[in-house]
Amino acid sequence: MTTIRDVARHARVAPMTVSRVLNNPDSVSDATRVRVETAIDELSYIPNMIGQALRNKLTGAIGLVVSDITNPFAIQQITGVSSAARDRGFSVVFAQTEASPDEELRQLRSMIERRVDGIILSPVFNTPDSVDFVTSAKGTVVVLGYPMPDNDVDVVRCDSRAAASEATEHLLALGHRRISMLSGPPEIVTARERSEGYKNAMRRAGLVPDVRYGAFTVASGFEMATKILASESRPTALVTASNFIALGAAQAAQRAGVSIPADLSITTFDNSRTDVVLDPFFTGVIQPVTNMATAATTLLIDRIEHRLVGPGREIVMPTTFEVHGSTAPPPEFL
Amino acid sequence: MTTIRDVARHARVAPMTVSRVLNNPDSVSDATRVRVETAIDELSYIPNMIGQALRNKLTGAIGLVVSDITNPFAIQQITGVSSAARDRGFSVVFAQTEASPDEELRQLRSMIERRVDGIILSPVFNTPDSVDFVTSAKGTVVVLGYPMPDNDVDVVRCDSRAAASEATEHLLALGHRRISMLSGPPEIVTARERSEGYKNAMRRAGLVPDVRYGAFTVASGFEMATKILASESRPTALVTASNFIALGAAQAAQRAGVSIPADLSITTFDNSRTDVVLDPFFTGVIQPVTNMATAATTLLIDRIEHRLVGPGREIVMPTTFEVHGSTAPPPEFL
DNA sequence: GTGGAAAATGATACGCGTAACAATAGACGC
DNA sequence: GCGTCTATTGTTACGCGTATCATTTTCCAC
Repeated sequence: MTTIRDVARHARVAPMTVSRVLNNPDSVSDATRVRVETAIDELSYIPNMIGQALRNKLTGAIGLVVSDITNPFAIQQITGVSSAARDRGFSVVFAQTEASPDEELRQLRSMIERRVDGIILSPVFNTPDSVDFVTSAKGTVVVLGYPMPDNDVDVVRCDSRAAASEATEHLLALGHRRISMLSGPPEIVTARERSEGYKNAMRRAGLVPDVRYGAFTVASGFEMATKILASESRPTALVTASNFIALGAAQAAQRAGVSIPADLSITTFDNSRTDVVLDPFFTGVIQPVTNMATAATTLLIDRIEHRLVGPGREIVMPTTFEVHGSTAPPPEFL
Repeated sequence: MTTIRDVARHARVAPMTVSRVLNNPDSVSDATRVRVETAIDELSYIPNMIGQALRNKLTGAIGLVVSDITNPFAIQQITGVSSAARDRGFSVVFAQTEASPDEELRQLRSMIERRVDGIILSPVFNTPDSVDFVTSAKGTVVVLGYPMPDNDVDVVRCDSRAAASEATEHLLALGHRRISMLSGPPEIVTARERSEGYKNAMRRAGLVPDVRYGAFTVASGFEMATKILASESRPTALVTASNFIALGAAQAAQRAGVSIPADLSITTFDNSRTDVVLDPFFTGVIQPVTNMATAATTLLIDRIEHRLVGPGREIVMPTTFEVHGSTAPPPEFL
C-alpha cells in the first residue's frame, strides 16, 4: 500500500508537503501542488485514516448502537443516522445488541476501543449504566428514543405519554367507553409512558383504565387480545403500545370473528410501513423516527466539533396522529 | 486517555509487558500478570485499536455497503452481516448508497481509506466498476445478491432465474395460461434474470411470454398492473419480480375491483415480512437473505484470515417457494 | 556452586500522517 | 548589495501498540 512518503519521494518533496496538498492546498505553490497531485494519481495513493486518526485523535466515525434491528423503526434510525453522518463527512460503525444490556455494554466498549468520536445509543433500557460507561471513558453519547432522567446527557425522543393520551382521546371522541390498553414490558420506559398517557386520558374522562402488559411482539399482541376478547365485558377499542402488538391484536380479532373497525377499534404506535396493503390500515401515533435520528446525529457531531457545549440537551420531537381505517365509533352507536 | 505506557509505569513494567498481558498472557509470569491486570483495572485502561491497527495493518472491521436500505431485505442483510461479524470478533462499518453508482464508489473509497479488512457489497448494478475499484486497491470484497460474471470475485447469491421459473410453473400447474410478468428495471440483472426464468417456463409450456419492465417500487407495480388489468385479454395471473411490485399490483387489483386470488393470482419475490397481516398473504419466492448475508460475512472473514485462498467462489443458495393465499386456479376453472 | 538452557522482561524501532518549529528562497525597499 | 519580511518547503518528533532482538532472571542438572 502506498504511503504519503512514497508519494513524496515520487514528487521529490517532503512528506509534509504531500499532507499539505491534501489538507490545506492553499499553503502550497501551484507548481508543487500539481506535481504532488500527479504523483498521487500515478501511484493511486489513498490516504490512510488510521494514521490520521492516531495523530489527530479523531477518527471521523460515529458509533450507532441499536437494541433491536427487527423493529421496523430501527431501519429508519439507521437511515437517518447514516445519511446525516455522511452529510457531515462521518462514517458509521454499526452494532446491534439484540435487546441484551450485557451485549450493549460490550458493543459500547468495542466502539470506545475503536475510538469513535461519539456514539448514538438507542438503548435496551433507560438505566444509566450504559451512558455512565461511555461518559466515564470520556466518550460523547446521544441517547435516541428514550428519556434518561438520571444522566446529564443529550437525548432525542418523543413525548410518548402525550401521544398515548391523544390516541385514547381519539377513541373517546368517537364514543368509546370500554377502552383497554395493550402495552409492552413494564420495565421498558416507553411502555410505561404510553400506559400512563392512556391512563391519564381515561381518568380525565372519568373512566377506569385497564392496562395489560406484555411484550412488543406480534405474538404477545395476539395473546393479550385473544384473552381480552374472550372476556364477558370486552372492550370496544384497544390502544396498543406498538405496531407489533397492534398487528397481533388484529390477527386475534380476525381469528375471533371480530371485525375491525365495526366491532373493535385499534390504534397503533409507529405504523411505519405506509406502503403495506393493510386492510384496514391502522390509525395511530407516528413518531418522526428518521428525523429524530438525523437530529441526534447532528447533535452528536455538533458536540464532537465543539459547536455545542454545556449540559445535556433534551430534544422532544412532536408525534403526529394519523386517522386511517382501524378506528370507528363503537357498535352501540351504529 | 490512558495508554499502555501509563499502565506500564503504574505496574512498573515495560509497555511491551502490558501488551503481552493483553494479547499473550501465557508468556508472562503470574506475578507480573496480576500486577499489570490490577493496573489496568485501576486506571480503567481501554486498548486503543487505532494504534493496534496501524501497527498490525489490520483493523478488525469490515465494511457493509448496501444499495437501498428501504428495501426490506436490506435489514436482513444488515442483521446477518452484523451478527456474523460479531461472532468472529469484527466490527461493521455501514454505508448506504441510495442506489447511486457514484455514491457507491465514494463509499467504497471511504471504506478503503478507513482500511477495513474487507467489504461486503450489495451493489446497485452488477457492473464490474465497483469490484474493480476495490480489488485494484488490494481490497477484499464479497458481492452479496448479484452475479458478477466479469470479475474473479466471491459472490453469494440465489438462482433468480430458477426461482422465477418455479413461480411461473406453480401458476401453470394451477391451470393459468395467460400469465404476465411485472419486472423491474431491465438494467438491473436480477430483474433480467427473473424475467428470463419466467420466459423459459412459459416457452416450455408452449405459451407466449409477456414481460413488462418497470421499477422495484409499489408505485411502479401499481401502474403496470393498472395498465395490464385494463387490457381486453387481461391475464389471470401475474408473476412479479419483487415484493414492492406485488404490493402495488395488489393495490391496483383492489382499486379495479379484481379480487385476489379468485380473479387474479399474484406471486411475489422476497415476501420478507411474515408478521404482516396481509389478506391474502402472498404466494411467492423466498430468498434466505439473512443466511446469504452470514454466508457472505463468513466467506469474507475466511479470506481475510487466509483460511480461504484461491479464485473467487460463487455460492448459490437455494430459494424456497411458499404457497399462501394470493394464488388459486384461474376463474374459468371455478 | 556453576554452566547452560529456558523463561521472563526490556529496549528499540516501526507503522502513517501531521503539528510545531526550522530553514530556505524569493520579493522588496533603500 | 544588504537587510527584512513573507511564502514555501523541510525536519523532527509524536500518537499507541507491538515485532524483533537483546538482556536479565529463573530453573535445573551435575
